[in-house]
Amino acid sequence: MKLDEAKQKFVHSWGVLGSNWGINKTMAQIHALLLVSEKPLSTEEVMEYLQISRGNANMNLRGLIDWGIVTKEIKIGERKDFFKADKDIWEVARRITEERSKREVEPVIKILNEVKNVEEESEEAKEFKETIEKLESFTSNLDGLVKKFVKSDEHWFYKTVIKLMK
Amino acid sequence: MKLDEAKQKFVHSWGVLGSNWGINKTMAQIHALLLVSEKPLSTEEVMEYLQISRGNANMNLRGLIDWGIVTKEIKIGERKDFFKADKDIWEVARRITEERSKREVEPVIKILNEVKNVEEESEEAKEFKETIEKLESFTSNLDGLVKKFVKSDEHWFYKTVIKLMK
DNA sequence: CAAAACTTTCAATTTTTACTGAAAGTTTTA
DNA sequence: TAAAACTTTCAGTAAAAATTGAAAGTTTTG
Repeated sequence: MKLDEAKQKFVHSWGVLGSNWGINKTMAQIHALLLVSEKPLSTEEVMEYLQISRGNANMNLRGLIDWGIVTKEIKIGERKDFFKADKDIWEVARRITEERSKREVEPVIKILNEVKNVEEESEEAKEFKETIEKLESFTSNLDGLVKKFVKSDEHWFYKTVIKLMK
Repeated sequence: MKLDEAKQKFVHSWGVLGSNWGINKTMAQIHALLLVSEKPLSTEEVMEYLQISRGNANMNLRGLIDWGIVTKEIKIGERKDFFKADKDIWEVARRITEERSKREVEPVIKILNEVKNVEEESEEAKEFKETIEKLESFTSNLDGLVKKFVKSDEHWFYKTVIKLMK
C-alpha cells in the first residue's frame, strides 16, 4: 500500500469510529490527519485535504485544542498558525477520558445518587433503589478503573494487561 | 423524592448519556424505563410514558432486542407483547461491550492492521507506521481488557477493582 | 374464513446537528 | 497607522438522524 492511500484510509476510518462514539466526523478526521502528518498543518492544508470550509476547519481545530489534544504552533517567518496533534497516545487517551468522564459520566453518577433518595418503602420503591444502586456501583467503579488505567503510565498499563489477561 | 419523580429523572438522564455516546435518546430512554419498571411494559405503555409514536416505540424496542438487552414477554390471556429489560447490569454491559466492539472497534483494528503495510521506507512512512502501531497496540489492548473485565463475573470484577485501585 | 387485535414498515416530515461563507475581528508588517 | 494577512464568529443553509402516522402485514379468535 502507498503511504497516501494508507493515510486516507486511516483518516476515513477514524472519522467513522468517532461519529459512532458521539464525536463529530470532521473533528475525528482532523485529529487523525494531524496524527499522521509528519509536520504541523495550517488551516488551509486541513481545509484542502478534507475539503471543508474555513469556518468548519477553524471550529473543529479549536474543539480539538479545547480537548487538549491538539496545539497551535507558530513557525518563525510564517504568519499562519500551524496545528499539531499530540502523538503520545497515552496523553490523548488520558485527556479524552478525563474530559468525557467529567462532562458526561460524572453528571450521571450524581443523578443516580440523587434518585436513590426515594422516601417510599413500597416493594416497587425498594426494587427501584436496588437497580439504581447496582447501576451506580457499576458505573462509578468502571469510571474509576478506566481513569486509573489511563492515569498510570504505559509500562504499568501493559504490565496490568498481561497480568489480567492470563 | 417521590418514586415517580425519581424514575423520570433517571429516564431523562439516561437518555442524555446515551445520546452523548452515540445511542439514540429514545432508545436509551426506553431502556431506562424498562430497567426501573417492576413489570414488563406494552408498546402502548412505553408510547404513553415517553410520548412517542407507535413506529418509534416499535423500532427502538426492536433495536434493544437486537442488542440483546430487552426481551419480549407473552402474558397469558393477553394478546399484546410485553417488553422487559434484563436487570443484570453485568449481562447488559457484557452484551453492549461485545456488540460495540464487534461493530465498531474491531473494524478499526482491522484497518489499522491494513494500513501498517506501507511499502515505502521514507522517514515519513516510518513515522506513520510507528504512530499506527502504537494506536493499534493501545486500541486492541484496551478492547481486550474491557472485554475481559466484562466477561468475568461480578465478584472477580470487584476484587480486581479493589486490587488495582490501591 | 373474516373480522378484530395487534405489529411492522416506510415515505414523508420534523428535529437536530454540522457546515458554509462572508463579514467582523485581530494581529502583523511596512 | 493603514493596509495586508490571517483568524474567528455566526446567521443562514444543508445534511443527517430521528420520528410520525398511516397503510400493509401478521396473528388470533369466534
